Amino acid sequence: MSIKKIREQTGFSNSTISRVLNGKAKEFRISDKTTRAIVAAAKKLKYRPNILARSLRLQKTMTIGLIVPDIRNAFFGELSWRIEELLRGHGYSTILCNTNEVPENEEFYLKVLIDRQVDGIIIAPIHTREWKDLHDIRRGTEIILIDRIFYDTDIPWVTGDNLKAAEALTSILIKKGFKRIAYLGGTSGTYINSMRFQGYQNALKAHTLPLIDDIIQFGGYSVEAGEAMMQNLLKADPDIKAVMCVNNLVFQGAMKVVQGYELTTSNPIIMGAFDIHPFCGIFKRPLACASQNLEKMAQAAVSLIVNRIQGKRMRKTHLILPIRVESHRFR
Amino acid sequence: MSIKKIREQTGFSNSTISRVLNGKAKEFRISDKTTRAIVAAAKKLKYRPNILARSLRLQKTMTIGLIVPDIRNAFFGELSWRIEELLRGHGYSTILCNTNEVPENEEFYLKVLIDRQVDGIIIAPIHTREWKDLHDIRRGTEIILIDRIFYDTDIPWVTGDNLKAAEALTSILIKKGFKRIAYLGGTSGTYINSMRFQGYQNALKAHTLPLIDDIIQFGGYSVEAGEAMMQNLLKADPDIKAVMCVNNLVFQGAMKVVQGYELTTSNPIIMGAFDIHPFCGIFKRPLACASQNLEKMAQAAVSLIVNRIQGKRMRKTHLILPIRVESHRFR
DNA sequence: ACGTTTGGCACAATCATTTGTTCCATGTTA
DNA sequence: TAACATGGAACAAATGATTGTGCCAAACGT
Repeated sequence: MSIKKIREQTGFSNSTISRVLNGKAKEFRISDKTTRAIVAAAKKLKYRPNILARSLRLQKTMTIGLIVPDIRNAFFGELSWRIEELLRGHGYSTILCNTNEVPENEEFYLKVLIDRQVDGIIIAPIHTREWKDLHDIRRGTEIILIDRIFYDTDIPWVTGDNLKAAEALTSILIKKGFKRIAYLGGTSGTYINSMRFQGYQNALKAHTLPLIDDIIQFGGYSVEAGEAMMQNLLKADPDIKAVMCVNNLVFQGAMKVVQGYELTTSNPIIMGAFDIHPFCGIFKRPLACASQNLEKMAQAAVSLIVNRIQGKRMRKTHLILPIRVESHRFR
Repeated sequence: MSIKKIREQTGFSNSTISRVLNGKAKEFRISDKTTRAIVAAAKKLKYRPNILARSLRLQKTMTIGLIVPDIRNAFFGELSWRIEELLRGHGYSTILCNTNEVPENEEFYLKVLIDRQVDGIIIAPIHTREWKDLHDIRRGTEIILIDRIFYDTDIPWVTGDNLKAAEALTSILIKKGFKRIAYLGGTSGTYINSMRFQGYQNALKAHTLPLIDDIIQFGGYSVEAGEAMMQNLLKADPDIKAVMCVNNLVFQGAMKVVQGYELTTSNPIIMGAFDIHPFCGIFKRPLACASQNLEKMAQAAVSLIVNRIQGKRMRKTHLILPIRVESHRFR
């Protein structure tokens, strides 16, 4: 009971107080004297509006749900950081959800968020398509896909041009003269892995290089997966000289193995990977790197969701952002 | 209007429906027939309770605010990840807030969270003590400090034994035979920096080594700060052989410089730092590392806040967790 | 036959706002 | 003087769920 307190102090009605405190005094022609009295009382009583009651009445919570696989992954860490900051600028709070690549968690969180009546959800999904449950539980809530997207969906999304970037990244290694380029991939069937592997294949094809099954693996997106894949790879081909990693975590795992391996064999291995920009500065070794512009990606997602919530129809609701590809310390 | 829908379908009153749906049918001796009818109607209509209305009535939101400096910092990234996961297990959602080391952001977020009537706040504060505003804006909301704490406060907290860990870490370097050990510190006056620097000093004193001002710096907690401090250090003492870094970010910045420097001078520098465990696997070089147990820290914070919310008074409300100190690849 | 217990459920207040409608004075015009 | 406009603010409904109290009938006991 809080507007009530002001009512008891000033004698004015709920409606008048509410209007004054929401800056609608002029609009409802409330006298200056009244306005001043209410504002003074509010200040004296340290009045703070009850957000729950307001949200209940207004049918909006000024809250956005953010569902990512794992915030410990630096990629999603930075993405989440940017999204949270931008949303705050629009007056929204962010509820954070880590699915840990478990589809059941994703469904659980979607339900929770929608039950909480968030105004919108930004999600890097595990599901690879619009499963039917989604429409059952989503009740008018705005949803934006980020990074990982569905095809043939009306749900707006923003992602990077993974296909082209993977092709460019692979081409860098090819142009260095390598003919056997290993691919350490993520979970088979996922959007990111499909795109990047397709780009890898395209590059090989463009240079009339064969696809070699022995040096291609799809082990998942984690550091552990990267470690295991790299170990397998070295068993399959102890002489491998160039390796493409599907993401930063796989790269980290692979690097653990590679750095140890190089100490014993003096067989330098050159690596290419996505989103390993932080490592390019810290490792003094040749690296090829595809760096997504997370600032742009976050901006696009936030702008999409904020506009949709406000009911504005946007011209472009499906965005593919360019990815910068570059090499470091190549001789 | 949603219980209303069930009322229209079944003819039973709000209260009966609410009780059935909250599993209180037995307690209020509602007949099985009625119970079944209501449950069936709820299922048919895909009833979902309105969390806002419930929170308004119950005066609790099942929401916790988490305020950290920057989730991009792997330390807070993992900490946040663990806290979110544990809170979810208790039925809470987590609102994420990054202060970016700006005190005004901290005050802003505290207000926002309290206005949103979160049930509790877990915060790694920028402020170094209980400033008086805090009590004005906090209105009975439970607060737990994590990692960075205040002295002389009734607010519960959990942190690591930074003093002892810094001392042990420095001692490792001393026992390696180094007499000049640089200290690259965080923001002067902050809790973490004070503790760790004190530990560093204690170790020197215990081995009757002098404090050398030229090789001690307090530049802040970021990668950029680490880079700058390391560059300054190399100017001040091009022959430095052992460096202590106050945290993982400073370590990363320093490493950028060190790795380049070593290529040109073949002067190996040994590094010690806090919370660089992920790097210990990936760099094949000697490192001394103080690794905080984030699982324990997150568990403690969550257990503290959940219990406080439930009104339980705990035996220990101020926890100092041990920190594991170890060296990697030392000869 | 009359009072008491118990099963089974409805009523209405409450949580704190926002907002469409209404109402009552003045002041103005015909 | 009656009709009308306008300023200024109150009334009450609506947002959905929870819960203390109260009511009615049937069963039970004496």
